[in-house]
Amino acid sequence: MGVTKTQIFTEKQNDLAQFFKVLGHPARVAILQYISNQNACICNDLVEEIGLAQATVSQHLKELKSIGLLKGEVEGKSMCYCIDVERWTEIQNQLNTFFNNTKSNCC
Amino acid sequence: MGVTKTQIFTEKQNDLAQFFKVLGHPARVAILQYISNQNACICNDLVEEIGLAQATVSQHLKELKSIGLLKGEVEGKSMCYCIDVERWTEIQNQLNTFFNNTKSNCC
DNA sequence: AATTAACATCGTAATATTGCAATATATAAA
DNA sequence: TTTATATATTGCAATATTACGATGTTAATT
Repeated sequence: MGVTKTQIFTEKQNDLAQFFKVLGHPARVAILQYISNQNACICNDLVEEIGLAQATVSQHLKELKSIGLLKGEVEGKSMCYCIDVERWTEIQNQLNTFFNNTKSNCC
Repeated sequence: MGVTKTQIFTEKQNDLAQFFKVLGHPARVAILQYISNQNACICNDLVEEIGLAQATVSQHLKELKSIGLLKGEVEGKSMCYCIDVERWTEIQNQLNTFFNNTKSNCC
């Protein structure tokens, strides 16, 4: 086992869970906050800043890219990673829709 | 390895990531939606409804309880699980604060 | 008291994730 | 063209997660 049975859930449920999952690691939270605080393209002070090996940071960046939260641009021999604000807002809205639609009281 | 290095992140970052992580599984999304739709205490049609084994559903419920999203009450020989709306809203607000504070454009 | 029903917990197998060293790749600088 | 720097990818070890059968536990029912 160890395999999530995605086939028994709806596409929306799987998508939602995927967004939550990608955000569900403190390194990825920290990376997003750091990039945001810089208010400018961050290349790789990130590795020093986060405190994980370069390979590990690169892997986390890849996951953030996988749901479109980050876009990267080549900047000389460095990479410039930025938050895709449009996508960011879109995902925030989807999560809020879920939160607002899933709020019943009974006890 | 396989161990998240929580000690190198702030408590807030770890907490945020933990919330996201718990919501990051389609079964848990589905459980929350089902409980919400019933508009009443759900005991266990849940197992039939979700399509996972009873033990597995119970495990997912435990994780949702771990961050306070669900409260359970004994109801005869059944359990009544409900969404804790206050906690639900509190977590929604925390996630929104994160989203709103982490939204910079640069490229 | 015995039986049944509804959960929870334990143990375990399969797979996923995290993290890193080593290595590959690409671009700027010398 | 060589060298240096920045980043991505690969391979692997350790741990976590998912899922489920088997087994406990508790409370209603007989």
